[in-house]
This record gives sequence, C-alpha cells and structure tokens, in this order.
Amino acid sequence: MNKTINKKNGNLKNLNKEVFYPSATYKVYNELKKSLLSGELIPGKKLKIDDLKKQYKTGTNPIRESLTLLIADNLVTKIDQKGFKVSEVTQEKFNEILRTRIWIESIALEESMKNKKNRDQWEEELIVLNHRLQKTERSTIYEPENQNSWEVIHKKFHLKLTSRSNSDFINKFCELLYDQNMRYRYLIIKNKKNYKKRKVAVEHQEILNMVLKGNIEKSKVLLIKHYENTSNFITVNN
Amino acid sequence: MNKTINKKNGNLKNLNKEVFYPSATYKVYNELKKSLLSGELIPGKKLKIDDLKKQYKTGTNPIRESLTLLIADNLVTKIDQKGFKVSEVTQEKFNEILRTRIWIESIALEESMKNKKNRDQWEEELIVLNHRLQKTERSTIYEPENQNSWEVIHKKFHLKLTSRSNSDFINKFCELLYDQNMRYRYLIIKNKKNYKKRKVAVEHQEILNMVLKGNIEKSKVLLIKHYENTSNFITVNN
DNA sequence: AACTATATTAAAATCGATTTTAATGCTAAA
DNA sequence: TTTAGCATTAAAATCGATTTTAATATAGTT
Repeated sequence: MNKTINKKNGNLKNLNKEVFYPSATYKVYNELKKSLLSGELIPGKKLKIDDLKKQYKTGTNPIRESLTLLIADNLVTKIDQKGFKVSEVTQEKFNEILRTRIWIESIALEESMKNKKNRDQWEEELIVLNHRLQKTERSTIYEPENQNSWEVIHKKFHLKLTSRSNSDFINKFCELLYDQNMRYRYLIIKNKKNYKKRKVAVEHQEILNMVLKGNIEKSKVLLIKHYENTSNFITVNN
Repeated sequence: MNKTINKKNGNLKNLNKEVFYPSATYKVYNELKKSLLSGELIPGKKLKIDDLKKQYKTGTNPIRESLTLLIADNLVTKIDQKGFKVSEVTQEKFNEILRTRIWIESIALEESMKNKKNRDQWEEELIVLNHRLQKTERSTIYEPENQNSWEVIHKKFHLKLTSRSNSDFINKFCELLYDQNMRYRYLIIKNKKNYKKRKVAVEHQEILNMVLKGNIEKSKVLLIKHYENTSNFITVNN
C-alpha cells in the first residue's frame, strides 16, 4: 500500500522541499572524485564496473555515468570496449600542469585586476580568505566536505584571485588545473618520499599585498614564483 | 547454436581484427555532437532520454553516457533529477568565447613559435594546410566526416598553429573553444539573419607569412585581429 | 617449443523493466 | 478566483539480467 517506506530518501523531499537529495550518480561521482584527488586510488588502477557496483551499492548506470563525468576532470581514462582506469601520472604531466597554470593564471589574474567592477568587494573577500588561511593548520588528509579545512580555503583563495576575467571557461580551467596540481601533492604526501610541507603563508601574503597595491606585473611575478617554488618540492617518481 | 548471427557487428571483429567497431555510446555521441555543432539541435531544447532511445534505436545507458560526455564539451547542460537539454546561447557567451580564444591562443601561438623542436616540419604542415584551405570551397553545411571539407581543414589549420605549447590541456582547450565558436557560426547561418560569409583566405595567408618569418608579436596581433573581425560578422539575436 | 586456432572466462556494454522524482492537472476550500 | 492539497501523468533515474567483446587458458599442429 504505502510504497513511501521503500523510497530511497524516505520521501523526505516531499515533506520538506528545501532539502535537496542528490542522485546516486552525483553521490558516487563525489565520493570517487574525493578518492581520486586524495591519492587513495592508485594511478593506473583498473576501475571495474562490477567492483564499484558492490562498493557503492548501486547499479551499472550511476557507476558508468560517474566515471564518464570524471573523464572530463582528467581523473579517469576510458578506452572504448576496454573500460575505465585511474588516470596515470608522470613527472612530465606534472610539469605540464605547472606550466599551464602559470600561463593561464597570469592572464586570469591580470584580467581580474584590470576589472573595475566590485573591486572593493573582491579585495575584502581576498583579505578575509587570506586571514582564515593564515590561522588554519595545514592537514595531510583531504577533507573537501570540511569548509574550514586548509585545503578548501586555500583553493578558494587561489580561485578568487583569478575569478574576475569574465570568462567561465577560464574559471573552470583554473579549477581543473588546481585539482590536477592538488592530486599530485596528495600522491606525493602518500608516498612520503621527497615531500616537505612548504611554508606558503608568507607567499600568499606577498601576492595579496601586491594585488591590493594594484601592481599587475609584480603580482603576476609573485604568483608565478609561488608555482615555480612548488616544482622544487614535488618530484614524481615513476 | 550459432549465436554469431545475432551479434551487433556480425562478429566481423573476429574475422578482421584491423577494423574497429565503436560502442553504441561512441556512435550516439558522435551523431549527437554533429547535430549540436551544426545547429540542427536548437539551444534550450529538452533532450528526453526516451525520445533519443527511439531515435537512435538503443538503450538508456548509451544515451545517458553520450549526453554526459557532451556536458564536458559544453554542448549539453544537465540539472540533477531534471534531465538534459541543449546548451543555451547568448550574445554575452559568444563574446566570452572570442575573448577567451584570444587570450589562450595568443599564449599557445607564442609558445608554438618559441618551440624549436621540429619547427621545419610544423611550417611545412601549415603551408600544406593553408594551400588546401585556399583551394577548397566553403560550404554552409557541416560535414565533419569529410576530411576534405573546408571546415575540417580550417579547424586543422588553426589547431596546428597553436599545437606546440607542449600542453595537452591547452590543446584540448583550444579545440573546445574552436568548436564553441563554430557552433555559433552555424547557428547564425541557420538563422540566415546578419550573416555574411567572410573572406578569410587572405587573413590566413597573412598570419602564416608572419609565422614563417618568425615574428611572434605580429603573428599574435594578426591572429587576434582575425578573431576580432569575426565578432563584427556574428551577432546573436536572443 | 613455439605458434595458431579454439574454448573458456571475465569484464564491458547494452537492454528493457521498474522505481523514483518532477511536472501537470484536478478538485475543493477560502 | 485564487490557492493549497491531492491524484495523475510524464520523465528521470536506477536496477539487474542479458549480450557482446576482450582477455585468458587450453589444446592441437608444425
């Protein structure tokens, strides 16, 4: 009679329309993405549909759809008729990510600074994010659901810096590259080898100061140096 | 007994391993992509799974997977639990695409020209593509399967120009933006209004000449002008 | 032993039915 | 006449079984 009991979310949605219950696909996507970015899933690992179905207690479709979404994030690779696997990592790919970030974010930062609209608000938001970042302890575990974690604030700070180019394409690209870079960081942390946690707080402060001064060229130089320093600390062993 | 007869591709794959038969997903993806880029599918149109299943004579999964792939191409938009639709177009989006192309391709062209490796081969390939382009009639229909069509050669020429930055991320991004730009072109052609086919052959020749001379700054200026001219000819009416 | 062809197994891909959710239409009360 | 609540319909999302393909193992031949 009352089928409601069997419904996935206990039909709560109808009781309270404010609350949003995501699809199975969306949930699996987010969980898999977390595992991929945190380095929990080893590069090259085969992602078998049946295994994932059991693991996430769901059907073929949500699994395949999630994996398909993750291809666009460059976290999963697919070969037609041979299935999915965790994207490989190499030292050369890491260098490519860094180089590309430098090119793209240089433009994005410059355009953000040239953009007059709501400039004051932008500056204030940057100051607040930098402040939060300074007083937050850096963790070695990845917890994207915690909005107060260093990683989440750090990402927000960086994306905010480059957010005002008036190009959603650029914004998305910056996020993709941030995540790519982050994945390598966590993979290195996991491997323990060669990784010293850098003191980046000073660098963030210096970039912010120059942005507030409105000095485009120096801001770009400092941002680029910030990324170039990274490459000295991360080395992929393949 | 012999189930072979019922198999999708008549089991030809086993008779001749050289030939590759793509999955249903891959086929639907390509057909849908063509319809989207050619402007055949109207922006905003709801993409109902059941309709597409009938149209492409296939099941739920290949359809949903294709649509998911097209999200990454920015050709399809999805709202969780409300399904898929053809991505909307606006004048502002078109301007954004152009601006972004100018930023990205300026870097990509500069890096391509700075790159010493196999430079001669690159120049020769550009010359050949430009030659083919000059002697090919420009068509108003989109036929990506025809390797000798103006559109296919034109795309190859442009992507070749920017291909040597040593960043696959940049290369993919250039292709995405090219396709986005092209979609708007075909949508305007379809609407007939406001569209005059530009004479671009001279501009391509001029860009190529400057690239062959090795003048980075002037090459960039000419490429940028090439795109800025486009914006005078295309106006989206929404 | 190496190599080819065939059989077996494992996994990807697909299908169509079922379930869940959102959109629409209808009815009754204010 | 509007509006809230319920019923109906339509569509999205999911599931699990089936089919197809690729990978692996086995047997037979040179």
